[in-house]
Amino acid sequence: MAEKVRVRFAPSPTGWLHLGNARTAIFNYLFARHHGGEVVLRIEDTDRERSKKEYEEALLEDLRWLGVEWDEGPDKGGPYGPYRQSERLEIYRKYAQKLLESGHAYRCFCTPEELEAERERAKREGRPYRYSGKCRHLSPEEVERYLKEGRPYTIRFRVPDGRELVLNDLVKGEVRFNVDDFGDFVIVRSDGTPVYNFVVVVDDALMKITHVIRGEDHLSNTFKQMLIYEALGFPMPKFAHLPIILGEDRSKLSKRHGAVSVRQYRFDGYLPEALFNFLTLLGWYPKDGKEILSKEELIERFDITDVHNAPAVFNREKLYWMNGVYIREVLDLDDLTDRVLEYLRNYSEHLDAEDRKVAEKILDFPREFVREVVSKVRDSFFTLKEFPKRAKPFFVDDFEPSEEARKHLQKVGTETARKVVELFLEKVRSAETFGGEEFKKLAKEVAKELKLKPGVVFKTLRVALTGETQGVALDLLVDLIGKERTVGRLESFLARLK
RNA sequence: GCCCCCGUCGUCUAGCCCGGUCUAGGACACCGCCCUUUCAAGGCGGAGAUCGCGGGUUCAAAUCCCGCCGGGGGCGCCA
Repeated sequence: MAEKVRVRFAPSPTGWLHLGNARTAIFNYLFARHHGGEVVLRIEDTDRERSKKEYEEALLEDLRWLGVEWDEGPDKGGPYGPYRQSERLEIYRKYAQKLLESGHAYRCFCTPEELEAERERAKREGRPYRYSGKCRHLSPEEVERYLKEGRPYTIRFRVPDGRELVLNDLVKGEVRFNVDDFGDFVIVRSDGTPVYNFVVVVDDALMKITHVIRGEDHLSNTFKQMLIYEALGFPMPKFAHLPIILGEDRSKLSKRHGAVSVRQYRFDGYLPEALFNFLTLLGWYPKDGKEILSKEELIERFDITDVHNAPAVFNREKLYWMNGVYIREVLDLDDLTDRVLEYLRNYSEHLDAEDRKVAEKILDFPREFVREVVSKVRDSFFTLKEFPKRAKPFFVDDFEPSEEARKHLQKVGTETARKVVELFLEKVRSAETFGGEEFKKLAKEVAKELKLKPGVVFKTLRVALTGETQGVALDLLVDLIGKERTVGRLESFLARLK
């Protein structure tokens, strides 16, 4: 690979960044960086019907959030711009003209109705549809006349007969295809806008793309593009077609399968590093089997020829687990704290009403305190979204006991519960210092004096202190909230018992 | 319908190119035990794959060859 590697990621701004596209972007990025190459971001907005400006913004934002970087693009420019296809129309027009002049393409005056009829006939006769090539042999005079009449026309590429093309795909290997299997295809629409198969070639060639890495759904189309490369005399890039991502039912991952956009995972409290890492493992695997890898480690290990060629099913469970690994093991405490705070500040609308209230409380506390809480509970939440639930006891002093908590009280008996809490409260009050260690000691004393099992005492205190029957270790909790708040909670518990 | 791609535990996959070291390895999920004031995390262990099926080549096949089946994708004036 003597020349500098240049890859591109070319999304259409028709919606939020899809997981499949995100993975394609990641693989492009990893490949380029591994080879010290460059990444180009190009917006494919030639479909004016569906393309929306706000989606383009969203796309860039999602990509940045994920951690995919690019060197040239609509936002930062570069030597081969513009990077938005809608701004390159003049260029395409020029190359279409070139193709027309060299005879590789011709004008087609067939109306949509005529084409529809052709399609119908093919279907009826049970043969695959292919454009008949009706306009292929129009005489220059006829063309002239139609043009004068102002008839709308498309420009079609003249597909040579009987050519077998061989593609050496970096992941699929050798793929052969006979171009007779498709008819002369449209490269410029009747409204003058160019079509995908044509513009990708022009753009990739002009932008000096050396490796085209994209989804497998483009495999068949690659042969059309190879024809255009030839006709225009452009050097052929290398191709790599990634297997697509499937949903649990083994059909192409789509909205039916639930959350499929990067944005949605962000709202759900996922970390970009975890998503990035996870997506990387869909169709590729590091040789040493190490699954939790930083971007740098990924760049170092990534090899496009090792990409698996069977489609992969998106396993949400494993992503969830991996996000947990990043929360409890990968990020350092300060970083994690900032992420939690940032999520609570900006995405609380995605929390349920109860958690939102907790979130507001949390934001009232000093960062230092939140940081301490995070360090105590990071082992028990898997997404940022779950933080309020796990951390609630540290922040909320007035709470309603849960169903389970009430049941526990019933089981132990109100009187016993009262005794436990009263005795404990008394001991806390008279204690000179009170923290996690003292908590354990005093609770055990209570158990001994009341002849109760330690488990019963702890659970009762948990109910009194948090209104729940499970959660963080109580010594960690009281250690942080301190004597005053502990006493306060016990008092209101007693008051509530009456 | 035609063309193309694919097929190892439920899922992600290692191994396949260079047949034996594979009684097929790892991870998620699952089950059990341990730790423990509970949940979670963690530690240890377990179950789970006749390598899609059938034939062939070979002393030997997940690995090579052929056929079949199954799944997916593409066949547009979408990208």
